[in-house]
This record gives sequence, C-alpha cells and structure tokens, in this order.
Amino acid sequence: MWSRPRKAPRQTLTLERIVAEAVALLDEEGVTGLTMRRLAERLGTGSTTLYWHVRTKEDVLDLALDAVFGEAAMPEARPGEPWHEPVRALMGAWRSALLRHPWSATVLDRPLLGPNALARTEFLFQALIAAGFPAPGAAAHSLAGFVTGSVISQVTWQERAGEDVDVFLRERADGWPALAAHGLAPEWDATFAEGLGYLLAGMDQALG
Amino acid sequence: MWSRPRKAPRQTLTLERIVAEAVALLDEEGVTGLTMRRLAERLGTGSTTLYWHVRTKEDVLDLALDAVFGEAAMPEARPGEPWHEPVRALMGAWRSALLRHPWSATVLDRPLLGPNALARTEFLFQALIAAGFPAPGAAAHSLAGFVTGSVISQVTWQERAGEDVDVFLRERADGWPALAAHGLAPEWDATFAEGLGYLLAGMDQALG
DNA sequence: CCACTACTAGACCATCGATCCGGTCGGCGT
DNA sequence: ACGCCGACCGGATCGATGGTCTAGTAGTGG
Repeated sequence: MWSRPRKAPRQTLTLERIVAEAVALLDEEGVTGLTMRRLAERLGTGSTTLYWHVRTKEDVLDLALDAVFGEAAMPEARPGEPWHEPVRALMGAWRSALLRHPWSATVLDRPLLGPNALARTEFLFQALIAAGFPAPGAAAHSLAGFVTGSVISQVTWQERAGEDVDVFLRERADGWPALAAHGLAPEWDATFAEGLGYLLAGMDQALG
Repeated sequence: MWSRPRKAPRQTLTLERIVAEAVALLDEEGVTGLTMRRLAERLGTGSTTLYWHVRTKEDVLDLALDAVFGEAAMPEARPGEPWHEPVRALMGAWRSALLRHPWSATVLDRPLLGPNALARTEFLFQALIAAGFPAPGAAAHSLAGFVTGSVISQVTWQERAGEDVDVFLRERADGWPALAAHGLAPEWDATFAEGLGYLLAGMDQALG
C-alpha cells in the first residue's frame, strides 16, 4: 500500500475524503460495519468507484489506521528532562488515540508502515537512542508491543465482556480463587501507567 | 432410578474433533481459510451439522484459541526459586504456543475466558501474589498485554512484510534515519527476552 | 413397535469483496 | 475548434460466505 505511487487527482472523490469517511463509519459501527458498499453510499457514490482509489478493502483499513496514529501528538523534548518523559507522553498519546477509535485495536495485526505510524516509531527510536540505548530496537518493540497489548486487552474486555463475565467468574470462584478475588477488569488508566512504569524503570536500571 | 440416564451420544462428530480439525485447518490456511463449509468438508459432513455443535463461527475461534492456550505448559514452582522464574517460564510458553499457531495472533481480540486461558491467568495471579503484589491485577495485565503485543508484532512483520519493506525504508532513509539505520525486524526471541526482563526488573524494584 | 432425541444434509437467503463492461467528463495537442 | 485519451464513475454481476429452514435418518429407552 504505502510503497505504491499515488495517482493524479480529479478531486471530486479523494483518498482523504474516503479515509475520513471510513474512520467515521468505523467509529459509528465498528469494524464489521465497514463495507465498501456502505462506505460508498455515505460518500454519495458507487462501490465500484472506491476501487479506483483503493486496491482492496485492506487498503482502506491501512489508511484508516494510519489516520488514527496521526492523532497521537508527538511531544517536544525539553532540555534537562529525564529521557522517559517524552517516551511516556508518546506512549500515552498513542494509547489514547487507539482507544478513541476502539475498532483500531482489532485491526492492529498489520504492518504499521503508514507515514504517521512511521513518524512516531522514528520519534521513539530517536528518544531511546538519546537515552543511551545503542540498539534501540528491542526497547522500542517492547514499548510498542506493550501499548498494543494493553489497548487490545482493554477494548476487548470493555466491549465484548458484559456483567455475565463477572457472574461467571464468581460462580466458579473455587476453580480460580485469585482471579475471582481480584477481578479481571482493572482500572485501565492506572493499570497502564503502572505497567509502563515497570517497563521504564527496568530500562532505566539497564542503562545503569 | 439408580441407573444413571446415561445419555449415550452418537459420538460420530464431537466438539473435540471439530476443534482439533479447526486448529489444523487454521494452521494450514490461516484465519481467512477457516470456513464453516471447508471445516465441515474436512470432517466429512455438511456445514449445517457444525451448527448443531456450535452456535456461530466465533465459537469455533474461541475454542480453537483456547486450545492453543492449552499448549502452554504451566511451570512448577520450585522452592527457593526467585519469583520471576516461573513467571518468565509461563510467559515464554504462552508466547511459544501463540507463535506455533500464527493465526492466533490475529484472533486475540476477544475475551480469553476459555478454561485453558483462565487456568494460566489464575496461575499468573497466584505467582504474583506469592511474589508480594497485594493487588496483582495491574502487573498481570501488563505481562499478558506485553506477550500479546509482542506476538502480534512478530507475526505481523514475519508474515505480512516482505523484503520490499526494507527496500521501502532504505529508499526513504532520509525521512526516518534512526529507523532505517537500525531496521524494523529485530531478533525476535532476544527482543522478547529483553523486554520481559525490563518488565520484571521494574516489578522487582517496585517490590523493594 | 413406537416415540423421541441426537444428529445430518440440501436448498436457500442476504450480504460481502471484487470485477466486467460500458459509460462520462475535461484538459491537452493539434 | 476539435477530437481524443486517460481520469473517473456506476449498474449488473460473480463467486463465496455465515447462517437458517425444512426435511429427514439412526439409534435407544419405554
């Protein structure tokens, strides 16, 4: 998708409009609600026309997901600041953007090669290099993977698990005592902050 | 009365057989290759029959995913061992099981409420409680989320990104210098171990 | 022997992603 | 002034999917 050249415009129906409408549709109806026909209908055109701008539906999802990444602000590094401050800020913005569009979590299983995603990954790499990691790859992947996993967990539990889950767990509390005692759905923001804190503390320690 | 109303089922097609065949089919053809029709065909039956044993295709995926979790061995805690050893072992087995069935990564966006998944979560909770976490929820979610995210990253890059990605990145190296210099696809095992090490070290530190 | 339950299957429905084929519009070269 | 070609659009259609309806069959308890 990203490596293919873009076509010249006639500007009545543009990729930008398609992507914006796709995000809106996804926000309203989730990933199963995104249909080429419905998307075309909302754009006042036929489904065939979309395929002139886009090769497959996957392309639409790629574009929509990268648009979400674009919502994550990249913090400005202030001098004298501890290295993990901008990293923490970026991961928080990253997470917030994904949570603002819960469908994005179910769509993260694709290469994040959009310009917005790459820009943020680049930012993360540079921040880690500046912090003292000569090979920031592992640290960057750990942080990105942590955010991804956290968001997926949260969205999954919030959207697809109802009260019946708690009941289910408590009814069979003898089978999973620790689970039933502490519950499965935590305070998500605090949980994320705590986990990110562990990661960053471990990295700090490794840096000596 | 004393003789149990032994409901002797037909036993020709069982849930177990369905799940086993679904896993095999998923292994061979990925998540898009799993079709109720194809699954039925492999089982020598009609697609309708599956719906007697299963309510929807989602059920099949839930069952298949839990079967994968069942492959992750739960380590035995040896006395005197540092607390993070069994945790590290569990997360490693967890990750390996998911990687052995790469389709599972794209299917992790659902509540993990199967017996196998719950048993391992319970194990994790207990290990963290024993380590000294009075409220292990956040730590457990951090670890689980980290594994989830790591696996998704790895599978995504390994399966869906080809050489063209490297070329694409290197061609535009001026836009993302750090990225192009260090590459996107690391040594996965080492990366995972390093990240998990950070997490555990941070937790150790928090425990005092 | 009957009734009932466990189980199976073919035809069918709405819908989906994608394509075929036939258009329409507008700027460019001449 | 003109025509023409590529950018753009859409109705009809294809093959396939998840799921249901209806109509069965086989084995077992009564």
